[in-house]
Amino acid sequence: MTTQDIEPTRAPASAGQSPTLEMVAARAGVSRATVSRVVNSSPKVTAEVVALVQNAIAELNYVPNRAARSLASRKTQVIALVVPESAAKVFDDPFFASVVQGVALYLADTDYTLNLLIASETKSDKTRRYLLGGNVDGALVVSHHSGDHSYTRLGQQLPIVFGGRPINPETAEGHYVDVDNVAGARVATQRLIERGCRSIATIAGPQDMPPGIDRLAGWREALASAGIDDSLIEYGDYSPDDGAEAMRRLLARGVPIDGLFTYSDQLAAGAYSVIREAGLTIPGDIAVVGYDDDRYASTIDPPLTTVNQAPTAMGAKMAEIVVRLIDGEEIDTATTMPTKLVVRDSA
Amino acid sequence: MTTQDIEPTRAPASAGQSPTLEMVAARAGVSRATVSRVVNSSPKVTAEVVALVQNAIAELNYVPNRAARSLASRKTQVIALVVPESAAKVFDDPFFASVVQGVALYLADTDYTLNLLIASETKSDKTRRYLLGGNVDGALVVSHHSGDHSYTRLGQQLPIVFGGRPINPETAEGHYVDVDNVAGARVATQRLIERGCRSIATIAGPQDMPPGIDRLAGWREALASAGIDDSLIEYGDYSPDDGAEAMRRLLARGVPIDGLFTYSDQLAAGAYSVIREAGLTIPGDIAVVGYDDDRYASTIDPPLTTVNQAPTAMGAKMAEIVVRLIDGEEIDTATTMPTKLVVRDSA
DNA sequence: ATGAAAGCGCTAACAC
DNA sequence: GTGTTAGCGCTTTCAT
Repeated sequence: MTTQDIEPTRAPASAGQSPTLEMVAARAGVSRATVSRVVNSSPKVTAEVVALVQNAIAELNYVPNRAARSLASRKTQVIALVVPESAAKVFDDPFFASVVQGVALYLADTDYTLNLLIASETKSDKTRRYLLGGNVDGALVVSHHSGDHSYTRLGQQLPIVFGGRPINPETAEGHYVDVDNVAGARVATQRLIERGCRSIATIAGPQDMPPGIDRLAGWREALASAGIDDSLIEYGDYSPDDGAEAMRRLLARGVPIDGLFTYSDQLAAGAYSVIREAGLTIPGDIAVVGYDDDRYASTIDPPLTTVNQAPTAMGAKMAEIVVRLIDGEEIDTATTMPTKLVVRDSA
Repeated sequence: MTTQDIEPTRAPASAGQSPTLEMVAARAGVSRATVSRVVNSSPKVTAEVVALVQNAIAELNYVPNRAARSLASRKTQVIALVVPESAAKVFDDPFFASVVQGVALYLADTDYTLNLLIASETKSDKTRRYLLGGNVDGALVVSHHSGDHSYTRLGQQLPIVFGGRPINPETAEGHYVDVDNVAGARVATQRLIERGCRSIATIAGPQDMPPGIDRLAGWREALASAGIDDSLIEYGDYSPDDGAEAMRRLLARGVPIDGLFTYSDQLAAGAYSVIREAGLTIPGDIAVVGYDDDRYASTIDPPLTTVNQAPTAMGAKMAEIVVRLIDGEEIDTATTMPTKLVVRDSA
């Protein structure tokens, strides 16, 4: 009676060490190679053998060791999601949080594992090394400053996709998926025009990054094709306070305004309070359309008409693209996601 | 002239394959074992040799291969962050998003890598297997439903820490770090009392999970020690809309209310609008204190007095604890993080 | 303090 | 279709 015989037929999800492929092979009475084939669903294995092996796997509760697999196959099955710390606020930003969610959700259905990396600027080359050190099969980079794309160069050595169009597409390496900011802003502004607004202002965003530039451009396009003046521009950064100040400056110009498009919902929220302070109503006196469709857009009073960017879809798309890139597919450098106008009460 | 001789003295951050430990050894003129020791900062290596090796490493731009290292050392250096999909909205929730951020930030300074896992309920045992299959050294679980702690049993087999107290601490396995919801709610309510409120209502949260239970308890404690009646309770779930409805019910009771504590800022936002509709002022007629200190708390009008939970600190703490657990330290099962009252204009 | 050698658990030719 | 046999790049006794 050998040790083998003593082993219970149904090994309990048991004890100490994880079962190895070799143990599965022994139990199924086949070679390790065959087990490996079954695990990797190779087509050339008899159905009977497959069943045999799968039983053994189930009985032993076998799980392949990733490190060993990766070492032997020279594939890591991991995809890094790099979040530059400057944009560490990513998680403060519902948009990015959702992108991350989309990525994770997509990858959950694949054999890839998601590696979340916060790349502080001070050790950005620790990150760089990590990425190029053969520790990941591909990378995703999300950042506010799609402008600074400091990881841009990695594109040549590793499948990588950026969230957001680089400031300078011709110059950048790698793929990116972007939201169609121009179209989003155009449609938003058109909504104002269709409503009858004829003096339409905008609180634009930072002009040193693509979204800011594109949304302003979309606003201009819409006004241009309606023959409306486009000089009512003030800039805001991020917070509602910025929006409030910009709105004050707009009102201070003394020219009547009946429509407002803002770079973000947050900016719109700030503008709301100033409009009210001025004794004006929304949308009665000034109709407003925001951008982002963030959590509070439907909450503020009146509920804000805004542009939805489907961030989880964007995240999923980014993930899908790296995976295909890893598989060697050729893919367009740019992928643009559509936006959708969400009409509520403010315009 | 061998291939060796052809190799340039300063290998450019170059080409195809990543340099291996063996290449470093060759260049430094030592054995692989020594290089390994240097890489792992073993104490017993001569300073000179260390320098030699480090030069070689720098010149070759060597990065250890994680898979190989992990296979040989039987450690993965990976920590999983499990986000049950039910709570997939985690990322919609700024609180959780920040916890994730805290975890990532903490781990960025260690040699651990963060594995983000979305565990859908349908394949929760795919996740379970993955975790127990020796693919990670430890796990972090964040969830709204800390009640269902379905990963609770893993605690025996893997270092694991939960975000949020389990519904039933005695029953649960594993460590957890929780925010002191009782104290947070108590202090918030005391603020109302100190302000002179004597008829204090609450819009409580779901009573099937710890935070909901604890915050309601904290409210009760405060009222009890001030001898104030504690029957003005209505429940809300998550959204501002829930808050609005709850507020309506509260007002419909016909009893005057001069103070309100809500389970969340979102609920408070909803209550705001109803209070206004009723022609009441904040904080004049009704002072309100929220909970979470989320992004909009300072934005709404009037800026909301609320309770800040320092979620990134909580995330960092969770990460710190798994790491110490992995290192074999003994740690208290429960860790409680403090909260802070943020006074603004609403109370 | 350093080197030699034996694996870690798996995949991938290559043979049969 | 299945088994044999080398490694993948690193850590880790065990000598020296």
